[in-house]
Amino acid sequence: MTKRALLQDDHPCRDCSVSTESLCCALDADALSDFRNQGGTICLAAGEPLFHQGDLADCVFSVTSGVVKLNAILPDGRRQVVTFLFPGDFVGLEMNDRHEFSAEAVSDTRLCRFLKGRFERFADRYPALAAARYRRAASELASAHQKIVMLGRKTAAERLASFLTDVHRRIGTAEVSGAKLVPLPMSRGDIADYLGLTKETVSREFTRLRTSRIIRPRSVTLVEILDPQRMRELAFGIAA
Amino acid sequence: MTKRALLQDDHPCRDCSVSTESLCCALDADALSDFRNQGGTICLAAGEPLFHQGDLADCVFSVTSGVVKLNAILPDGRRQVVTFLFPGDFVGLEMNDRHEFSAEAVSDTRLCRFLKGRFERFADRYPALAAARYRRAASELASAHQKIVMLGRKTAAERLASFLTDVHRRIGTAEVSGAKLVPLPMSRGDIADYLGLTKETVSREFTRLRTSRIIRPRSVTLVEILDPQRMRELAFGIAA
DNA sequence: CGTGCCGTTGATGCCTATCAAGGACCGTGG
DNA sequence: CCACGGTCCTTGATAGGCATCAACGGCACG
Repeated sequence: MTKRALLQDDHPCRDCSVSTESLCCALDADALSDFRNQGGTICLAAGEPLFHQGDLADCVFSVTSGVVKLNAILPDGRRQVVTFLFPGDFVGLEMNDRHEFSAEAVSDTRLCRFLKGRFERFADRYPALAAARYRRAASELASAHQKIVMLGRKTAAERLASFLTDVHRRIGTAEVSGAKLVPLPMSRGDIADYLGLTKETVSREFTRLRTSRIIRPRSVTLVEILDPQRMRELAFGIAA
Repeated sequence: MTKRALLQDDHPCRDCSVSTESLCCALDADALSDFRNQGGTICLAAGEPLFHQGDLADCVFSVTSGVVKLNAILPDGRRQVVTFLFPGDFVGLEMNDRHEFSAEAVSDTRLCRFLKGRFERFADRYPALAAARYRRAASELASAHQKIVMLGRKTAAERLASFLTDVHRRIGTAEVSGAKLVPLPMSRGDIADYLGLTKETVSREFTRLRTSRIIRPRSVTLVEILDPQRMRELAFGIAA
């Protein structure tokens, strides 16, 4: 029996499918009940914005289903997807008063909203929550560092391989049949802006991976990894 | 009278020039005294390594003077400088058991060492320390996100301008005369590996900034910013 | 069945890497 | 004090990877 089962029947966290991996798991049932009651649930259709660059950052969000992207836009329109956020990830952990980037739903998305001030008071009260928050920030920092290496020194092919490997780790499935499947809810343009490339280059590298028999696209939004070995070699930059 | 003055005469934190900006400032004199007594001071000459990729990460370090770089090396030798660490910065805040990257002194450097386990027990005991640690991680995450934008979407000239702006913010001086000076303790090669470029390209962009009258190099390791306005426009990607 | 968006493929060009050589600086040793 | 060697920086010539521009194809939707 999980601690969530101790919550009141109508408590929204009761059915949260990610709470075992999220910050919330740091709280016991009483605290969680108290913590969450003031929040709210947000549903976004694919493409809808969560907030914009410069908006007041007075809320923190937990992704419970779907995918969110964090966008940076340069004055002349160049776009960089700073990160994709998957179920269990938090949005808005930064300490700035205003958001540095805009956030937008990639696919239909549900989020849990927390008032930031309230969140911080809870972190002060429950050291376990503060500790979990720190672990998450440290983990995101480690991911960001890996991405810096990718953007600074990897080729287009290596970047795409790294991306597919990462997405597989986050939301991929290794079916009983053994097929490693990677869902790709985001568009080629989004992938390009995430990898620092153009959508044309991403498309070309997809076909290369396909003709090299490393992946097999089941559809535009779902690819199977045929050769995990070579995929890993590409992703880590082991010259072929 | 600062709280450091309350320390015993021989306490190593007493003369620490960065403690007002570092994590240590979250502790009162008694706690600081206790906290630090078990540590140690490390002195590295320029070029000396602090630790290597894969080493056991059982220590945390605070840079008190000098500059440290965090290096990623790909299997075929490609190098990426993930970040430069300046006085007040912490090294090793990540939560992995082993270091993802190697760390090396750029210039002669002094660091304060803390045993990681002990550091974490202190964070548990002193919420103010945990909070400061979180703020620092969040701030480094924000920097990493900015760097992702730089590496993903900015041109060579824009990257160098961003770099000079950042370094100026961290260790630059605006003299009474008004001259904005940026010390550059790291080599051109280090700058190149930080910006995802080659040393040749970095060198060329330096001369462009010089011939455009945006900077004036006083020496290889010290440049003056002549035109902060155009420097900012370049750094932020406002097309010229 | 048309329309529009997205993805793919092709032709060309630009930005930066690579290869190569010369110059500045610095410490060493004669 | 200066010659010397090494390292780092700068500059030049060429090449390559990815961007850009353009057209086509597939799929969803009205």
